Amino acid sequence: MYQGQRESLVAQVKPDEVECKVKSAESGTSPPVQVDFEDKMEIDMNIPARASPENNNVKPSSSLFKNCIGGLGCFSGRSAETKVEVTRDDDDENASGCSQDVQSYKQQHISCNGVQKPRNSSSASVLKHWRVTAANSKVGGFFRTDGKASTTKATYNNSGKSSSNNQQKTQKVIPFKKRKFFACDGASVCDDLFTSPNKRTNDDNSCGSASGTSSSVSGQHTPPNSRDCNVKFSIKSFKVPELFIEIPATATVGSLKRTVMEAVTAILGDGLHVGILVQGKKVRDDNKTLLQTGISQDDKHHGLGFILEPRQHVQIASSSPPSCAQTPSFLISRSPAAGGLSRHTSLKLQAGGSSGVSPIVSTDMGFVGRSGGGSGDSGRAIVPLVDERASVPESKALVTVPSIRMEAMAMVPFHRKSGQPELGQRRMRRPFSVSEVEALVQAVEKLGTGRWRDVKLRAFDNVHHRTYVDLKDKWKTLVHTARISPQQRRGEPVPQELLDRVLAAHAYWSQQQAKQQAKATS
DNA sequence: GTTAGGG
DNA sequence: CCCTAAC
Repeated sequence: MYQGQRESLVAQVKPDEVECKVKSAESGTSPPVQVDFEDKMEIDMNIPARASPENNNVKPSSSLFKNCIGGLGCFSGRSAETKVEVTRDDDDENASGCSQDVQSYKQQHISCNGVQKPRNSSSASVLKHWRVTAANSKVGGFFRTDGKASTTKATYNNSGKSSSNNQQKTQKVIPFKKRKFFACDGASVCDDLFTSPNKRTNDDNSCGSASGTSSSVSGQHTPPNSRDCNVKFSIKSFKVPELFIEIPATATVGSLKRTVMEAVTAILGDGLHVGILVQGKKVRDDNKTLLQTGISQDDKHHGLGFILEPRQHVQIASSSPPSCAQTPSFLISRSPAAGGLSRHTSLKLQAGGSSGVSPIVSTDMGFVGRSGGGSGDSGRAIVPLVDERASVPESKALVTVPSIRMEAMAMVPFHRKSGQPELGQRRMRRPFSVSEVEALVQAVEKLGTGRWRDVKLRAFDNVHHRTYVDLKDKWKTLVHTARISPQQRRGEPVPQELLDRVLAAHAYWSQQQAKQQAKATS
């Protein structure tokens, strides 16, 4: 207990909540607000026509997407129509990159309502509802284990220091950096695995659902004999799955922006992959070339579309009700504090674990280049979740073992238990989000710096990719970050307020530790 | 299994 | 993030 601790936290997500629904334009139900945050995004992708359809731009597009949304503005109220231009380009540039930083946090306050709107359309139709709850003007708005939203007000000694004007810089667009495959350290295994010259990291997108987002092709100019020509895609915009955001009316606009930003980032960073539609039909075979798929054909309007889909691998308890399986979601809140989720609270992610609510819920597992596998915690049923409605209407299976496993097996030469990381495989880098930092700081403030297991249990109990060692390491880097000048800091900017709390908590607990030692010595 | 600290 | 000594 020390000054900085906030023992009594205030829940204030109730009465004055403002709901902002964001839906893709295809939705039948009209959302209160529609968003088009990618109106101007263009992605020029030069892909050899022989490249596999889904090989080509899974990552770059999302990377770009992610980068573009860095400057998320405000709602425009227009529908987010996706436009894709396909043009010919002689460049032989490999547009594909490696694994982008995958922001993979799963926040408790982001959850999925899973409202579905079955449609006949062969293309995207199912909408995903993202629920984001921001307490007060905080970015994170984490819930404590007592289920209350936390209001954070630093009340440390150096309270005179006002450092909350970080909103401007937090909008910084982090440039995409080409990185090596973590999963393939020291070897070009990945390149061998994938037939395309284009690198990719996802192997889980061959059997996704057609849902949520879609794109349209605005034009194409491809010569008849385009064997060796590249197809240039210019994606004007992507539609995003529905976002369901809950935020107090007293929250600031900046807070709203950040909240949306975080939700979108979460979606794009980890929750989605890109699917490709040709004439309304989903292209599943990643190994097909564009030529084979017809993308590089001359016919002008073959109906090429890119869709953003949820990852089909959702970690759910095997006992999950069917409604869960039908829900093309991957973020499910267990928080009772997340009001309005009564219809969906049956979606229990974890079979085991504590009954308490923890601030961050994670469902993904994350090793680069693989779609399955939990890191850390074991013994949970991991059921791949597939929505095959669009492309395989005859499939009535709610939970199916996707056929992608075939492909995956073809690509992964070793027999490994799907779900277990390759031995010696380095874990994917997962930068801590501000929200995660917030949760960490809060937990450390309460528990101290020497009880990382408790910190983990308290704040990251359901985030399986964050081990207590990770948290300890993160704290280490946070302390370091807080001590260096802002100019020297890299990555997603951590609000100064948080860093101040880090220093304060660190100082306090260091002092406590010293006292303890002194006592033990004497 | 956890903690702590260097790599 | 990884590795590992120390507990």
